[in-house]
Amino acid sequence: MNNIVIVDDHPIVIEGLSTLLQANEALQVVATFTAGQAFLSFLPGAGFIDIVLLDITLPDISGVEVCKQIKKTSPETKVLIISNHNERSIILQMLQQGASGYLLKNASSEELVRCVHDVLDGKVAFSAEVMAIMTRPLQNEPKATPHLTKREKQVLSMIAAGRTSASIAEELCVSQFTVETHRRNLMQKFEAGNTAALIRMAAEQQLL
Amino acid sequence: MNNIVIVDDHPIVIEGLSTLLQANEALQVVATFTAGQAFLSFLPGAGFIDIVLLDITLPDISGVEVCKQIKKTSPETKVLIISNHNERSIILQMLQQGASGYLLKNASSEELVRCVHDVLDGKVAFSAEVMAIMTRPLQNEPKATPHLTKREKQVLSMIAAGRTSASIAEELCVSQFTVETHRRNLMQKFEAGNTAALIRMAAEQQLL
DNA sequence: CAAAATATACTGGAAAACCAGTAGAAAAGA
DNA sequence: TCTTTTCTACTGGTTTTCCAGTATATTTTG
Repeated sequence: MNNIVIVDDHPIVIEGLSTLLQANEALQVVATFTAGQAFLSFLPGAGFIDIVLLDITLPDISGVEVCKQIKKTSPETKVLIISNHNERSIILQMLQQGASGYLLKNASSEELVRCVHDVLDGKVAFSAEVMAIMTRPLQNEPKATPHLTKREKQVLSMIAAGRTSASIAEELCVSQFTVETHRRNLMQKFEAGNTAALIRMAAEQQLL
Repeated sequence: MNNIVIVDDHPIVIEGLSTLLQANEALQVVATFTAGQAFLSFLPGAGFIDIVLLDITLPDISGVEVCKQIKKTSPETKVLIISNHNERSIILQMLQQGASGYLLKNASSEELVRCVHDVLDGKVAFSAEVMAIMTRPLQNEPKATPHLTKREKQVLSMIAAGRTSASIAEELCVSQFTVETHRRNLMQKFEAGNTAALIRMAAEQQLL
């Protein structure tokens, strides 16, 4: 009997997952959470958990962080990501944090159950669509979400709000040259040729 | 006994919704679809449908269009939107197309059932979070997603891809002045002061 | 404490965007 | 067929971004 925990901010999704999995005698949903922190508080006192079905977008902390903490606290617990994010960079980031599987929320019931079993069997599992994303040729994609410093995030946010470099400099009490250097660094990190591409990519990676 | 149809691109969500609603004796899920066109083909030959639970993001056509067609074909059929989109402009657009209710996918089971009943009773129903969005003071929000011409959409997409006006002009076989005029019109429609704000807003409204 | 990372700031210049206006042709709609 | 909308293109100019480099100070990390 495999113990399953579900962490997703959508109660309807939790309901759907529970219903699908409970139909399988070998699987038992032992707890569900709609927030990451509540789950992390639950984790140390929990019995053994075979697998966690984990969303990335949670209301309090990121699924990335939750995955990291799961792997730190219970290395044998498998993590299967179920998300709406279909960017290769995010998929790779989750795998790097120790997730054993990834599927999109539009996956079929059969795919879900297959992935759960594959992950429990010690394999890495993807739904068909994620497999297609992972295998298509790389084309102008950043390899991963770039690491941004605190100041860079601040400047990026203000750029996206439509502010000019002069206006940002005034508010942050720095020189316009400083802001221009931050912009340049941001463009290099995202491999963007201009501000439009920068903002689009940042939006795609949920950084705004 | 109320007949319900569910249209959502996520099978897991369909499963969750079905499970929650079937527990209510007055409600019966008579059909489910993961694509808009399949549902629209089904609609004319269907018996009476009291309410359709409809997502906005579908793989083939937009939930906006589906809603419009439902209201044209079966004006008495109620539409309750269940979506991840929390922008006021999108909510208003759905209401304008005849939807009677709107809730986000993070709504609780109780809220879902309450909204279904309220809509069946002839009321307009929102989940608490949507209600909060609808009642908060307007702040720098475009009133609705602006109407874009075919050419404007094309230019917007190319701007977002990082192209310069000169490069766009070359590919579209028009003058750079023409592209600049399109940019200006786009900025006016979105009430954006520069390209960064334009692209951010377009991304927010799922236009990219 | 040293190394690395981050933040800051400047030069000199070119490229691109933004501005506010004007105006005609073509396509679409009533 | 007329009106409206969309697309096209230009003027003359200012503002802003982008470029490639250099360099120092501060903070963080090992």
